Amino acid sequence: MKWSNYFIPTQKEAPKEAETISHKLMIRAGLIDKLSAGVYTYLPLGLKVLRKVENIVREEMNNSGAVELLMPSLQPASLWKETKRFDKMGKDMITFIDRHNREMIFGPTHEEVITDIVRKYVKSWKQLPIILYQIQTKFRDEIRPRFGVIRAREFLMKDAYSFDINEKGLDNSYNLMKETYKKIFSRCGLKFKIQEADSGVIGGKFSEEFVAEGECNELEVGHIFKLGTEYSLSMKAYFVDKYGKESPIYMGCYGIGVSRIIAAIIEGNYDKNGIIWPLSVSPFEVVIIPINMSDYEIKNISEKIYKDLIENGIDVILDDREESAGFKFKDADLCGFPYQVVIGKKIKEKKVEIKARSTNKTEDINFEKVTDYIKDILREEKK
RNA sequence: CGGGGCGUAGCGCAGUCCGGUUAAGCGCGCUUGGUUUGGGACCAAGAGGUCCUCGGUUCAAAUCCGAGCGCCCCGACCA
Repeated sequence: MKWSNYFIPTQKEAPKEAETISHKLMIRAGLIDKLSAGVYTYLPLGLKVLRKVENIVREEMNNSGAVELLMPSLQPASLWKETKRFDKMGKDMITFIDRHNREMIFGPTHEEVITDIVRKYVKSWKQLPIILYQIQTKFRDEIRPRFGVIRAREFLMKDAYSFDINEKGLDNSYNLMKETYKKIFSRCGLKFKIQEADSGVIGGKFSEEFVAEGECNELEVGHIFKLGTEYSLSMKAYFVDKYGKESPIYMGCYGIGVSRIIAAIIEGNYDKNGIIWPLSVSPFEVVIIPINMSDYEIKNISEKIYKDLIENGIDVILDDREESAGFKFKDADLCGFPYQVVIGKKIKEKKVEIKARSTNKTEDINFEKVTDYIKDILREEKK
């Protein structure tokens, strides 16, 4: 990607409404734009990070044996009345009356919908256990949206639901998800702790939350629940066991705030100059900075290195703007790309400089060896 | 929903207390031309405003009064 063709509206100053570091940096680095309280656009760079996080979540969920599906955001209120949660959720739900005078809601979570699916199609112990999940936008009319995307009214969530024949099976599914979550958060470069939590309006017997470490006390990046038979009883989701007896399905549910992960990563990975992305979720792995675009040699070699890196499958952005060197350095640091390839005067000695964002260490290397060098360090880091 | 703060150019702000010629200002950003290019360059010229909205007071309102809307922070609440 060439910077001049892309869309990264960086800002020197953050709007005053942003107070937490992740919120400020997400706006300054051109990741998000606020439309309304708790409602954000993901700008191209932000979307790229979101997709990378999403894919890590998807990969690890799939590895665990969970199966992806996609449920609707629009749901009939009637479903929520079956479980008595329509009143329990109350004003946290965004509701409306459709033209046929039916009460509808924008899904804040999907226990009701998934249980409806399972009660329709799962009839026998032979179909269990199963874990179904989706990555989808949730809507919650938060009492008080805050801290940018950390508490938003519309946000991307991965929600998974497990179905088992008994409590022991539920424990297995629960522990499987717990281990999967550890892998996901580690791959995202997050430091976290797991603590027992209140189950709140989701209900169930037992829950634990994954809390990311950072300056901002954000209420958590993941939460796992043992629901038991609460929903299966109220919604009549039964299966027939091997003795021919009908029993309620044991359920668990497991949420990850995908968009919240991004803020959590930033809270734990930044310095005075901006974001320091872990390689696994960085919007680009490498940024190429030609110091002077009107110098033909610098320009040509930058283009050459750029093409070379692309051909080798490296996610690279070329800062081909007619801006001063300092300006480009500031933007590169702010946006937090892990590696900067700086092409300047040293090109006369066939050398370019490679800087690691996280350590600030630089190394001069022959411009023809850049691709191999980058490939080596990326491979090393991805281990 | 209780408490606090804010709303003036894309962003950050001054001006509001004490109404009037500071007849709407500054920094950054933006446009054009030129010179630059290793840490948010310099010179010159320029563009950009329903001063949140509506109503009231007044000879006169960004400024005073009333209502509303929006945004942020603390709390309660929550995944």
